[in-house]
Amino acid sequence: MGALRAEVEQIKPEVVLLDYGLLGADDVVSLSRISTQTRIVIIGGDISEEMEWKLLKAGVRGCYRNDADTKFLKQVVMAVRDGELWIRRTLTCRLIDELGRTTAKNKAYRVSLGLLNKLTQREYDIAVRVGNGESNKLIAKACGITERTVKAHLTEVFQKLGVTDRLNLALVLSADERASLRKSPSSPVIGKLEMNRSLISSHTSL
Amino acid sequence: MGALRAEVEQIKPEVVLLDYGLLGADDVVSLSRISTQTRIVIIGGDISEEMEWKLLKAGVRGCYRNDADTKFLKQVVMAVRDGELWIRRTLTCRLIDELGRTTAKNKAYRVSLGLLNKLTQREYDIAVRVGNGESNKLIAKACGITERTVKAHLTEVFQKLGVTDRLNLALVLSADERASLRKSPSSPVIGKLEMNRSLISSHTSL
DNA sequence: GGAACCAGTGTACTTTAGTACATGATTATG
DNA sequence: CATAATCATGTACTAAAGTACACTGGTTCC
Repeated sequence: MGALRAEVEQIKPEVVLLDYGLLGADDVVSLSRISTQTRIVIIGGDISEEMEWKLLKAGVRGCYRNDADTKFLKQVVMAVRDGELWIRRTLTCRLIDELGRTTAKNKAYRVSLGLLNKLTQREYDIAVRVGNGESNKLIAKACGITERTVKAHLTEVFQKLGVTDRLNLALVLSADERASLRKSPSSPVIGKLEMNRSLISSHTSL
Repeated sequence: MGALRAEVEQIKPEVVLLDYGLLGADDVVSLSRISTQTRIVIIGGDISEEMEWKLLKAGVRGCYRNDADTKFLKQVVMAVRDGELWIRRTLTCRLIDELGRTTAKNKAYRVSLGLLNKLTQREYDIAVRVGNGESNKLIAKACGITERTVKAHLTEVFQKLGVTDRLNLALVLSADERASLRKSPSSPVIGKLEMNRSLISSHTSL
């Protein structure tokens, strides 16, 4: 791995292909320290989703499993060279999740509207924070309101969602999140949309 | 925006196109609350990189700048529908950067998962019940011990797992559940050429 | 036979959480 | 204009949750 890094630094290739089988566990972490100008693609047949996620986090730009098919491999390499990512589909969802989570600096999970549409905006904000494990005091400070007000909102939230305390609220939120994780993203049935202010069209109109 | 949300919730389209010009500043945040089953594509000519980044963080799956060219727009919509992202190239780098930044934090909670094994049998039982939303009194009754003892065990658990209260304990446990959930349903098969890969494209490549 | 660990309990105390009842301001909607 | 909804806050109170310090009894292991 050290030799590889030295070589990469000297040649500065646009893309480097690494065989997953020849990769040690510790090497994964080291990947991120390879030159930022070089994109890394891992090839190998048996990369698990978890491993691919780890690799992605370590700075790998693509994972290609069918190492026999050089035809597509070329396509992958060129895509990665052009700044794109080549990852398994399920990781795209994770990427977005992770991004949304770091956005609000709390773990602002994307929760499906189903259970929570009864909440007002304020109630929702506070509920999410509770779901993140924040205390009333902290929430109050973060929202610029009194702890008393936080409690007031929470009492409403408990009522609306049918729970007795903040822990069970958190469980509802995380259950909801899990539910949306399980959903397969491709249902072929699409409804027809009418024109509506900011809503322009769905792709059925194309 | 409220009307849009209501409509989206009812129809559950796979993809929704929103005109950037008709989007208010506050709406950006609200986007994340739209159903997770619906992918959002923003179209409009003058979306800045910063704004596109914000939109992405808010859950938008694609931004398309040339709103006149419906030919490529269709391509974009279909790509997003299939689970891909359509963002400008520079954002791909940001995505990777952001991901690397959060790695350390994730490692922290993985570590805490490893510490789960440090719990004694009794501590583990009680921790699980807490993660289930039960109160100390209930747990005490269920285990045939005093509420005081439950508290004693919990204090130990908090110490060992590095959390401050029962809610954060519950979060650690649910994180564990989620981790094992993600592993099982491995890669839904989609198409021939796709091979379960998701290409995150940059729209400058067209 | 201690040392180390686990389980259980007691008293006492501090801090959060949550509820009840009430008030005021703002905004939207019919 | 009136009514409703949302947001905010106050006082007061009850009930949990959590910590501190101390103590007993049972394994297990060197």
